[in-house]
Amino acid sequence: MTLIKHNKPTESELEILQVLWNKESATVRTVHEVLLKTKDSGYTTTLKLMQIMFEKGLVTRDDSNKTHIYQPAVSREKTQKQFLNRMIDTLFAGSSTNLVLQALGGHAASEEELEKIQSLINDLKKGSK
Amino acid sequence: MTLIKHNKPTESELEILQVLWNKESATVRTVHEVLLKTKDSGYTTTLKLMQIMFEKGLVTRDDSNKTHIYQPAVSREKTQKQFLNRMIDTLFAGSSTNLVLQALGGHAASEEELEKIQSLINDLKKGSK
DNA sequence: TGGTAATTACGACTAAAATCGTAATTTGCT
DNA sequence: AGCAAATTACGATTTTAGTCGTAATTACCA
Repeated sequence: MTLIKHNKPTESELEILQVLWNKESATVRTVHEVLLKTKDSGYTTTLKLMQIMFEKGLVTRDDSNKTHIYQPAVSREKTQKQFLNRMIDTLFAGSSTNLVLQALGGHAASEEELEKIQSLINDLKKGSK
Repeated sequence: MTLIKHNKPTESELEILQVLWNKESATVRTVHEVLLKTKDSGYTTTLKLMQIMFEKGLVTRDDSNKTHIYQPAVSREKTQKQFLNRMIDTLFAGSSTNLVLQALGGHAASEEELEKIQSLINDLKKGSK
């Protein structure tokens, strides 16, 4: 039985992971540049956060060169699921359907996207027979 | 133009709100009793949290009697939307559809619930024409 | 009326997250 | 070799969330 460290990323860590997921891998400088578009904090802040994330095992890094190159160590999907579960629990009384309804209702989705969802639902219905 | 205080409830505050939403209104003691089922912290901790929530405007209270009676001051729906937005932003690259797909995929929903979602989708499609 | 039990008020403490300044290190260039 | 620019390392500080102990207040009832 494997010991799984229960590492829920913080808000700031999520922002950094988002960048890493999108770019596959990145330097501190690159990540920081992206973050600057939406918030303003110093370079060393981003650096420190990423160092902490490394210690926590949220990211890996190649430090064979001076400029370290970071990669996400947790998958986007797994992290999404983790947060969805928590959210469904504390905010939607345990009902994923409630969450879906609210998400669909509040945010207009394009026709095309609705089709996508519909087809998934059809698959699910078939599967449960 | 009204100044809206940007009050995102914390994790613990959400747990308390959850109880208040379910019961409409409640005393500190009642809330604390419910919380004890899933966590263990002292009575004064719950009290303090609810006092802070009152200062933040997350709850209202009737203090005409010794034992104060609290009520939620923010709606469940509004709060859900607030967290969904944040989550879609930081975790689903801005796509609510991604969130819905993930939620549907990860959590089995009953046939009945799927129907509910389907009918909402049909409404949405009609509306967008 | 006085004592006891429950509640609220208040302040202090701890832990975690986020921020940043400064020193040390590395690299590339002249 | 030695300087300049960029990067990492490290430690200090601030802020926020969560926790709780203790004192003050209130209400009830024997």
